[in-house]
Amino acid sequence: MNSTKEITEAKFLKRYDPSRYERPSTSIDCVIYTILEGELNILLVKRAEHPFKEQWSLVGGYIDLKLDSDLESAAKRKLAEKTGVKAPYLEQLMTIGSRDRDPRGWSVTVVYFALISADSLTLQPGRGALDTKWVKLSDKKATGGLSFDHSELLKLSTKRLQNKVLYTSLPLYLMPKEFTLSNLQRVYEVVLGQSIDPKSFRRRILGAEIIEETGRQNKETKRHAKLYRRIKNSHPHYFVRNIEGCRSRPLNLKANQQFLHGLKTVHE
Amino acid sequence: MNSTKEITEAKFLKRYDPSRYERPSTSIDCVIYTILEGELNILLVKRAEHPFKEQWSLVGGYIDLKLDSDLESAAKRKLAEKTGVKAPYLEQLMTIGSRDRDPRGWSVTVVYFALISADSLTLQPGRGALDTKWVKLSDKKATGGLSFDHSELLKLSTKRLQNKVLYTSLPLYLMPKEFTLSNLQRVYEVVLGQSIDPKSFRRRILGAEIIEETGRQNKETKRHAKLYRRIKNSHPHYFVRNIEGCRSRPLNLKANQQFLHGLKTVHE
DNA sequence: AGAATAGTGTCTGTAAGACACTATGCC
DNA sequence: GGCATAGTGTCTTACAGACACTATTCT
Repeated sequence: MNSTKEITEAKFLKRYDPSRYERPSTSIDCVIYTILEGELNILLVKRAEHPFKEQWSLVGGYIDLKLDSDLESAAKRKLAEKTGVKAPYLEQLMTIGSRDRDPRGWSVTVVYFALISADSLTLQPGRGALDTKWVKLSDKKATGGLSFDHSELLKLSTKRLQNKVLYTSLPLYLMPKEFTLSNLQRVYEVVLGQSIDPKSFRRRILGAEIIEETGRQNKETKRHAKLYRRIKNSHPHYFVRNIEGCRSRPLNLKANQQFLHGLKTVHE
Repeated sequence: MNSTKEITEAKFLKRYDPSRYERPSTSIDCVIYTILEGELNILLVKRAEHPFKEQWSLVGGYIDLKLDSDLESAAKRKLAEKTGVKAPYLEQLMTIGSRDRDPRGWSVTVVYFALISADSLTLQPGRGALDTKWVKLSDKKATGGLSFDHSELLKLSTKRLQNKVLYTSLPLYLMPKEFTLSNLQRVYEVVLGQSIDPKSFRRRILGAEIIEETGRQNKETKRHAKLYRRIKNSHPHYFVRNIEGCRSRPLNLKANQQFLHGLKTVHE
């Protein structure tokens, strides 16, 4: 096929020089969602180094060829470094790569999205970052001017999340250990930005066998509500139809605000 | 933050040395599907070089930092080099990366899947490959022992395709320019490996406004059937419900074989 | 009592599955 | 006529939306 002398694969590998061809840089970015104060929030870090020094960006960074054995463990490492959380819901979203998304040259980033419950959080200052903060998705000023193409990644990620929530039980991963059906419904509504008929919602969730009663009640509201938990080790559930959405009912923002207190006080 | 003197971003970039940190290699792989002889086929190439020299693998290779401006154009380039086709359906599937998937070291591959119609094909011998062939997915011997982790990627890709076909119009991209509803139904059935009730199928497809009559007929079958074409520039259609599948009817493999002739003879 | 929240009864609407049926064209 | 294939009529089923209703607990 070509003019070099025939060699064995073992010899080829021994002589292989990885620096001979130019490679793009390859990094991981995580869009980490949680519910705070009844709204969907994401985690940002302030960059300690150039480029985009001191600007806010998604949680991420280079793969460490020594530390990370595969992409997912690299993502988990980034996540753990910033949130101190072990095993939330983590899904690979997409991979973006181009010549100009990073001023340092051709760059590829594998984007993950993570869902974690606010009650399991411990923020850590972490390496390579000056600071870490949660921002509401509705805060356009905070989510707008991120470094690299992160504002765009965030938008795509959120659209994907919203779409997936129409036919899955993903919001369960945003919930604390115990929650009421109304709590869960509000999280669905917050993520989707639309209200859902409570009867339909209950039918859907209770029919799927993805949560179970704890036997306890949330006594924070007027009428006490049953507390549920996610069934252990359950995979996300895929419903056969989409939520089509209430044609009438407006979103009740006040109820979502209240949810803050619900979340904070349910488990002491 | 650290001990180096404060510098501007411009200075930082000027001094930036991309070879300072070790990077994983980053490549593209494409799972290219088409319908041949009434079955789902994928394109394989025989590797010309080490590693896995002379073994079969998916279409793929390294990103060319000079030629490719982004990931998708890299995928399109690979595709065009092997099939001679311009603009089929191309979707990013997932990205796999680990320390040991390539004997040369830490390696990342971005996997795309492509759907093309058999009538638009022109196979090209192409660079870096000794040979190119279509193999049936049912041919376990051919799809089983691919180089790297390609057999596994193929399985994942096919599962994803099958799942997506349950709620989309993707099989349209496997069809020739003109086709009958029965042809289309057979392609759905071949991809899914299950039969579909013809009445439901027609309701579904005709209700979605994704195809239009050409005014012509396929005269190859006993009773002539209307020929349709995909509506121009149409995006894939997302149905609100999944195909749940016929509980009774078995898959008619004979009809699928016949489809070969249908496809070959419809347009001369 | 009255407000607020949890939770239900039951009707309608939509799209899929079942399956027997009719229609057309070749031999 | 007989077969094969295209295409339909119409009943059932599953599950979402609409919306008025009841239930519980606090003040």
